[in-house]
Amino acid sequence: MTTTKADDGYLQIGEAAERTSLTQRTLRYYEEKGLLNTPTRMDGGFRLYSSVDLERLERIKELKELLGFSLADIKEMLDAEEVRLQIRAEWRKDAAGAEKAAKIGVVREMTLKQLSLLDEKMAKMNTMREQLAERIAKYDAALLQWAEQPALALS
Amino acid sequence: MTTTKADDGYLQIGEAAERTSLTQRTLRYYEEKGLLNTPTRMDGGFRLYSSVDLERLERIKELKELLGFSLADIKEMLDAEEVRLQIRAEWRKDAAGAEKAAKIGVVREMTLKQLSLLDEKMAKMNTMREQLAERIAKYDAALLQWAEQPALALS
DNA sequence: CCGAACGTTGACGTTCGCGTTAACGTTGCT
DNA sequence: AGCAACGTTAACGCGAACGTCAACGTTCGG
Repeated sequence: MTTTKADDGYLQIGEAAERTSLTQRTLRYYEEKGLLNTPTRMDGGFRLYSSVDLERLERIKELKELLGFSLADIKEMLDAEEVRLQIRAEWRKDAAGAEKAAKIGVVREMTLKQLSLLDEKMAKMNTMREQLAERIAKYDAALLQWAEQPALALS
Repeated sequence: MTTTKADDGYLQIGEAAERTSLTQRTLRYYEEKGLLNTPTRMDGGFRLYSSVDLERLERIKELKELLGFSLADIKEMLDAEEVRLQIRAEWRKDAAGAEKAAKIGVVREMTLKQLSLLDEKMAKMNTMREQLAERIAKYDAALLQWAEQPALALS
């Protein structure tokens, strides 16, 4: 008995779901929506998820929960990354330079767009943060004043 | 002719929708969901939105689009703020100190929770940002190398 | 006083992101 | 060969967050 079966670091849907804290339904749904390239299957049709797939799922979770993007948005971004990986793969396959440079340019642009989008969000979040911090400071001040001088009306 | 009608800085739903870039349906929906206190009405029943209402709507938009909160979440937060304003209003109405201090404590806690939530998100966004920046740097490097020495295969 | 523009309340429709169930096939162990 | 555990597709269901009529009232300028 070597590794018994297709136990090559590949997980089937149940395990994959547990590891990612997603449901099986969600995994199938993401696949259906094109967020995952249809994973490899066992002979019987059982899905097999690679570590790459799991990482991808984690990315999706982050983009969704963290940034509140729709699955459609996320698909776009991931597709962009797909191109990125394709480029890396082709990197030394031939040498038709200009074409690759163009592709890189495209991906660079998409990445830049994502980055500026992120920066925008972070900036706004920062002003929100400041407002919240300000408030807390006020509460603290008020509470302190009370604790030290119970019967103070105005000032 | 002074200001012709109820044109006191109050807008009716059409204008309010335009200014906030929301739809009339959305405004009514938010009201229905308790995110807006039912706005003042004209005699005929037409809704009138004050500048305060508009600010509130902007807040809602930010919380929704920026942080991806559900309307239910947002309602909670805004209700907390409502308490905040009530406190300010009651501030010098009587002097039953301890009770107010308790209320402030509650609001302070909610604010703290929001703040830590924000911080968490910002931290994660920051690591995402770094990853993106890293990639762009790589692209730039690759493109530069190409521009300067077109026929370079490996290194 | 009339009509166009604007508003009101239902009520049903739609999209997204899954949950749930049904009916059935696969795998693995004994 | 049998059977429990696990998987598959298909289909319907659901709550959120509105969109979209329909039928009717209001405002206001001429």
